[in-house]
Amino acid sequence: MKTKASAPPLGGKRRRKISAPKVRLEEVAQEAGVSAATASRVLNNPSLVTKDLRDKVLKATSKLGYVAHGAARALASRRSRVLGAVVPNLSNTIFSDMIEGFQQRLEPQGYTMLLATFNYDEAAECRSVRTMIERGVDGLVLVGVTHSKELELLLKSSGIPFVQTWAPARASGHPTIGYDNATAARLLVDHLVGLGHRDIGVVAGLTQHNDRVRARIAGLRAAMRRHRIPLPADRIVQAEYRIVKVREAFRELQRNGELPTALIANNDIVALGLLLEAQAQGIRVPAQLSIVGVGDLEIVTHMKPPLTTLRSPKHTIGAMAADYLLARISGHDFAIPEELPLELVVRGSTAPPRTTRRKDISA
Amino acid sequence: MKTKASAPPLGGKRRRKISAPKVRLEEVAQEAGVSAATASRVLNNPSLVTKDLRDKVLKATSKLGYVAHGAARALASRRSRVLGAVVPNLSNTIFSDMIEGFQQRLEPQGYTMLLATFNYDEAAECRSVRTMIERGVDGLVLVGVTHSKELELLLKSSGIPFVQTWAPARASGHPTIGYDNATAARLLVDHLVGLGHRDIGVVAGLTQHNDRVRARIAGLRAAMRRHRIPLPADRIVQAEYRIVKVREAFRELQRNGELPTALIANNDIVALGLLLEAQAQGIRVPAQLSIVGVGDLEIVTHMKPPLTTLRSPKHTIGAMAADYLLARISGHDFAIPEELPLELVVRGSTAPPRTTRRKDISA
DNA sequence: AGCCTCCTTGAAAGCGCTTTCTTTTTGGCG
DNA sequence: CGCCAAAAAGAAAGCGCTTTCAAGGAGGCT
Repeated sequence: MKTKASAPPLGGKRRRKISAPKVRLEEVAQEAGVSAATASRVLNNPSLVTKDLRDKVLKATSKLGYVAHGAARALASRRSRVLGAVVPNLSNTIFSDMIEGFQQRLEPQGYTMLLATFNYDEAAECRSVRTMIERGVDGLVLVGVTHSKELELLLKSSGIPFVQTWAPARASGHPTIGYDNATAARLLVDHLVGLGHRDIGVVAGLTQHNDRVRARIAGLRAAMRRHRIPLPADRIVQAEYRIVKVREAFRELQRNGELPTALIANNDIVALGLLLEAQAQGIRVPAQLSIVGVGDLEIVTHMKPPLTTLRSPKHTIGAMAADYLLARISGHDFAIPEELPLELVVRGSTAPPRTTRRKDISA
Repeated sequence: MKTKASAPPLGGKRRRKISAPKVRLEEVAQEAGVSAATASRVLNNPSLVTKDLRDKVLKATSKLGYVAHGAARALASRRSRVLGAVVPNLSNTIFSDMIEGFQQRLEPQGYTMLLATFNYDEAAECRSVRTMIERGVDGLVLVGVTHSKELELLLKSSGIPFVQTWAPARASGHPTIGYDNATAARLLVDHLVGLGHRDIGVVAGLTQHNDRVRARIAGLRAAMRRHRIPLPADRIVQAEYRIVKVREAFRELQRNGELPTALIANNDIVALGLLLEAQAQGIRVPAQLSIVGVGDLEIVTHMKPPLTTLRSPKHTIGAMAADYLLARISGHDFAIPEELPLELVVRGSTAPPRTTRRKDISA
């Protein structure tokens, strides 16, 4: 179990200060023949310094390979140039895509991202936010609009700018970026009902600690009501976002009575699971069963049949959250759209229900 | 270009200094009736303080809702309690899983993760690392063992502890955590050859800027050579990790001559694409074509047929990288295993080749 | 010309902590 | 009991930068 014993003679423990001689701003200033104040200005607010000195400082900077000391800088300037993101996980592509969008906006501005995942554990989420605040993030992006009391307190008392995501602006008194799950639900239901479906089932995610799933179910209920179609409780089942679990949910639905003619999945992974289970049972999609998902994962376009799905602005949500935060920090205004656009992509997994052998099939 | 004009009345633009009154350590100390030094010790090295005072300080801390100021702390102590991770992207689950593993080890230690993605753009990678160093990360995890000259210089001159991933320890003079792509290749080839395949094709990732893919191809070559089976250049095609691209690659392979009896995919997404394209063309898997992937994504177990794949320690690589860095920072020893274990999971996508109508079919 | 204002630059005061370095306490023993 | 070492607490010196604040210069006006 030894490692890098590299040490010379005796029982040398561990030492690590051999690191290259750090260059401080003052040395750069000296090299350039100016004061530290001027050097600092060149780095942070170049317009305050004449081109002449500016060039000298810049040259000295690169000559000495100067790398600013973030902590000192943050301490003195009261901003860290770091933004935090706290999401449930990264396995679900809605979050990893969003995070990529977020990060991509940060990089060109010289900002960096602190990231934490909390696996839908409120306490962990709170701890993460707390740590980020300690680290002095200049802003924070969170998922959802409902948080634990403790977290809200933390946020309020720290006064740190933050933005919520995955809900429409109106869903919260605080800036929020996302789409409306009621809209999503309406799009899906209208499509299915338009096709002639009257018996629709829902395979949702776990509602616990997840306001998006709850909002979606509520939206689905409302949309169905508008069409005067019942959505009995036994037509709604919950499933973790794992194929095995989804397949179980499918069977649960079957146990609850005859299978609906159409199934609305909480997202494409769920939809995929449903499709796979249906096919395993020899149920033909869409002939006997229509399936819709949300997310438009690349793979669903390649399934047989390709899945009808709702394309959601995953990447945009992250990018816009970054833009908002960056604007807010620098004191600019930023208008958050009431809700981000959603696009229904109709493909092969939806069709009129099999029992529909009447005129409306012509529609 | 005005700022903080602090005046409330008119055209209220944006103002943000309403934030709660920040509590400093000194105030906590005062509240507890001790010196700031003692308060600091309670927070960082409690054993140096008598239980009596310790309790007082702790009580004051929570009473005042004290939150440490990370930058000040980092400046004074020369450690930030932040670790950086720089990966190509998060869409590929090997990286998002790894990052989750990394982060999960950090959290309980009070460490936080700075994350950046660079989309296989060396310059961007270098910039990210640089920013992280500026931010004062205590350690860094990188992907792969080959880096641009500039990045290597940066790493060396900053003297910051870092660990590489996705390659066996021996692949670099620097600590590296991962498995050996040669081993992976051998496992895959042995399985296929054992089944009787002699004509094997490879659908690799883009080799450009990706030493893992290159190592895998080299490993595949070596493994085939050991079995004295040729692997001509036209049996190897590259594809981006997107189903459409993979399907194109499949067709490219067909254009290069008759399809091999078995295909080795660089990962499960690629394998999935191959399976999908084969099925679209009516080619039966595994009867006419065997397919193997790497990664063991959840979905591949649910395909028809379920894919044979190589399970790779995605999560472990991240977790171990964190453990290593944490150990290194605190001066402990940490033995990095020469290579992490790989497990071949044989499922339904591999079978003896169709042409094998001889005794060896009994094997 | 003289005075005043605006623009540059430098000097120096911290930012909020940690960590020597001291001083004070405690306690073990002769 | 008293002495000395060790433990505990405090004082104060920074950590490396940014940012007032003040000073010096260059113009602009009367």
